[in-house]
Amino acid sequence: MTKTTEKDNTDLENRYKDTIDLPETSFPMRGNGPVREPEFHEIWKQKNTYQRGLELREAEGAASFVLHDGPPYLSSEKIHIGTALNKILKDIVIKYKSQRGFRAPYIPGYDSHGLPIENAVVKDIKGGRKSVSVAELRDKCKDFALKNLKGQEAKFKRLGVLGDWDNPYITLDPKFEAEQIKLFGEMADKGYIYRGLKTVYWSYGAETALADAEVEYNENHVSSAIYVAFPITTIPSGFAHAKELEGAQVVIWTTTPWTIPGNMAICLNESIEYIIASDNSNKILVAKDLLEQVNNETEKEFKAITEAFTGKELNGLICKHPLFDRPSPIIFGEHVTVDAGTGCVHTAPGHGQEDFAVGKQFELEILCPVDGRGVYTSEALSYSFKDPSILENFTAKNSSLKAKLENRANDAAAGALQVDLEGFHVIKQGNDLLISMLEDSGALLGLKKITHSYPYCWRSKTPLLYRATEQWFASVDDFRELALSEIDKVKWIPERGRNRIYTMVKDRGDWCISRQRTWGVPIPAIYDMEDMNEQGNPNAILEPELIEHVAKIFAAEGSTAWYTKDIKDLLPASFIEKHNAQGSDLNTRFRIETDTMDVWFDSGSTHRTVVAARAKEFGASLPVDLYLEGSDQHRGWFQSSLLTSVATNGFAPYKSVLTHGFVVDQHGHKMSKSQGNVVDPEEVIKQYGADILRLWVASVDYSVEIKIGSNVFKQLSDIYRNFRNSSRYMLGNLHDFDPSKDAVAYDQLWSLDKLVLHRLQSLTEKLTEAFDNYQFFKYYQLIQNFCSVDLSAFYFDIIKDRLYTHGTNSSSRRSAQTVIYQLLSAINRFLVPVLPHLAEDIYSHSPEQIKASYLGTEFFVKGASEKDASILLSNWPAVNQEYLDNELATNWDKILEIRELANKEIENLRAEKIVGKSLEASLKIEAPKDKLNLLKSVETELKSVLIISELELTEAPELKISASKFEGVKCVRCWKYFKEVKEGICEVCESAIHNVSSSS
RNA sequence: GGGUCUUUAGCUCAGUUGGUUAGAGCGCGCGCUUGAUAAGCGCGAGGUCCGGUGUUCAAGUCACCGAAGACCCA
Repeated sequence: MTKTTEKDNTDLENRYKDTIDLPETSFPMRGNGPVREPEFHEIWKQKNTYQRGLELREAEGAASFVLHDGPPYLSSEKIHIGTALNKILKDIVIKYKSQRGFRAPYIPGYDSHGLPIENAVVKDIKGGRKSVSVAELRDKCKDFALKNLKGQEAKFKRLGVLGDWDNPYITLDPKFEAEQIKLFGEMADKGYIYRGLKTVYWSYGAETALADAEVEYNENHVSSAIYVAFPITTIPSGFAHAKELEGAQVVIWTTTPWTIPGNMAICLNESIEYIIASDNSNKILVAKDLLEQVNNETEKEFKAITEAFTGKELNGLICKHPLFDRPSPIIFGEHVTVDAGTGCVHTAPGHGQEDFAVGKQFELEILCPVDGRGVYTSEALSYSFKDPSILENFTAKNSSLKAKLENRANDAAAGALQVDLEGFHVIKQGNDLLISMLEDSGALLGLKKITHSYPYCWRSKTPLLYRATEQWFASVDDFRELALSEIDKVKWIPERGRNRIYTMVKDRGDWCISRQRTWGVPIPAIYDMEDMNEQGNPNAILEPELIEHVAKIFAAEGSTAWYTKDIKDLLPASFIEKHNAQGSDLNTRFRIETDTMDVWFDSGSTHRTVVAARAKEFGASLPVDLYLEGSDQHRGWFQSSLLTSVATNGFAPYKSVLTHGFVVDQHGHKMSKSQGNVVDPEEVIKQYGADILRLWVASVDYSVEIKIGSNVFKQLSDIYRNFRNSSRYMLGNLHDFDPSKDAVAYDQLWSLDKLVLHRLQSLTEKLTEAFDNYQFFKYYQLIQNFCSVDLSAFYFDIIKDRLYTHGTNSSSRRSAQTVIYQLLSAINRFLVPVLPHLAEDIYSHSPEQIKASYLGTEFFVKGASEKDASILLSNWPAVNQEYLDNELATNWDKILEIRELANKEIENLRAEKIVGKSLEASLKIEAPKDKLNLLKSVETELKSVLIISELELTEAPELKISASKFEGVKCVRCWKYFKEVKEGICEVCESAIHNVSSSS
């Protein structure tokens, strides 16, 4: 045995260094996404990759796959992490479908009208909204929206999302508005649009209806809570306690005395128990469980004079309004409880949501004698005081009421003081005035100030009123059944989405589509001031010729024209003729509807305004393949789109709908600025790059809520680096491999190499299935496992010896390179949908002869030239059946179980400091016959697979593996150990060097 | 308060019709290597399967009750 010193070894090693084939590549170890990703965007822009992709697919005769983008709202120039997730999911789908051979366009959209933008703009107007004209306000809103569009667009592009960024759709686009008006007209034409009453939150301070989101609750609002007695006029026949009921009064409780003029009924609950009680002077009817409370609050001593009976028995009872000469019948509703009050609920259908609903049910008059300023109208009637001193007591405490009354006194006749409610403000004077009237009439049983939470206007900080107002509705009833049956034809992913939207559509009421707002698409109706309806309001005209005419104007000038043009210029000639308006002053006779449409109508009409209108660009028409949005859109966009589409087309606008959950923090809690747990996508990109954010999207099961926190980025970065380094290894080891010359035929490959090809096919199958089912997290798990376990820790480790030392042109090296080539070609393309920047980086650093080998093959879409070449134009790898060999794979699985056991044995030696690297070890495997035969079938490859220097195989009844230090000398070139070496190297190396020198 | 869901290792995910000691990758710990080197390899330690009760020979899995959380309503 030759003894060598360390120095000798180093000298020898240097001698052979040049004969080793080490990896060579310019592909950097670190991605540096924050800096380098925008460079790829520039390349894709220059190559016009998006358009070229569509063109080449079209030339191929590809079918279209249309994912129709749901428009994000333009309230901010920043984007939320949830929006980023949504856009990335869409982009993953589109990139994958495109690779699968579809023509997959992406036309991004933006939602630009509506309240939040209007409010944000008004906030910055110095003199308030009334200091500017409608047109000016709308222009400001438009500028605001477009500014935010630019901001969001930049962020979306930065994510690596490819699409038609030069031609997005925007709901404020005149063409969009015109199409929307036409769609609305079509619904009107079919009789689905009507005008009806609805109670809304009303701010008298801002003189406008409020959306729920604008309501604030004041915890310290003080109300006058009153008990009011309603005299009974009609007692139902056959009622057991008819006698006791005679002369009795039904007692209600309310905290809004000003609503008494609107009282139309008293609501009881059929199943609650009531009783009649007396305090000698009066008899009252209240809920049994509330009698004690009524006594406490009114400081009276009513005692029950009957046993309890259910509300149901009172059916037919009628009372009289305490102030006016009109009936107030008993009706029934489930919303009546014994939690507070008297169990008998004052019902003013014009002043409350439940009252409105129950009022409609019992066909009560919806009386709302209050105008937009919060002032009683003439419908509020008048009352004559018997005892003026009662009123004086109140005016003494309420100066505003006093002033108002004194103003009136001049007009009032002397003697009995008749007070006309018209002109009094409901809050400032109405409450006190009504209480005094009730006291005067003897109906006031009790009065108490209470402090409770009450809705307020977020801007004017005044208490809100409920007001029944005329609104525009779409009659869902008319097409509900069709909508429901269409829901069942759609593929909902996940399936539970179907139930969610189905119940909502089934149970919803008609769709209120009007808003008392400025920033939106106007409802194209005209009021004829000479044609009044029963309530004394002008009738609205909504007819095809008018709508068509208006649509033309909007298409040319935008919808602000509605407010800036003279009425006469908005009306078509046919309209003037039809309504006999020749010669009349059109500007006086007609008035425009000033309400705008609910923004959900804007976005809900995109199947018409975008998909149908731009069918050529989509290469397909309705229904589209996919809508993909957050789960909140079951109520929002999915539903509004469904309703308008079913109403006009008769079918759903989508074939399938994919929903994702909401992004929450790492603990599963909702993100909020005050909690400080908000993850900003921009920050993530700045620190890690868009690919990491995209990898996060691919890593999670987005069908439920999605957790994110700073902790996950470390893990994602590690995985990303693993992909990167695996790719770098492949690129480096292919530097001299030309597949056209050096590829080894399949049957000449080493068995191990065939195994890896088999595994690659199996991976391809699974990845394809995962993507087809939109289960990206499976892709993430699979590809991660493959890269780190099958490649890095196994295959790549084993073949280093062949690649580096067997000689450049050796068949064993070329065999491994052939497989690496297949791996790289596939993995490069697998990465495209999720990590497009990394994929392009890998492609662009691929050796020239490798890149050349891709052109004109299945690798790219047909017709892609060198000039086009981008990994984004690649095809998804197909499964090569020739490479599938299940028997081979099963056999290797068994062999690799032995490899694991061997590793444990070697690890024991390592722990005892007997060996370092596994090449210093010798293995003895005793195995039963079947296993032994299996091992022997790959005996020539076995030492390399185990990465050891010596192996002994013997037959034994039981499997036994023992490891020991191999006593030999190290070949300074291949680092394996041998019994002897010549000139420091082994025989294999000797011949490898010989081949190199002879071939060069 | 109602509807639709979620909860398995530090993280991201598997866990078949109930059936041995609940799996994977990453991370973590220890070691090796220095020819993938701001890399690579080996081994190992991690779990009250959200909690409770029940059904069963047997429950992560089925039933009921509850907790926490998410979205949409009221």
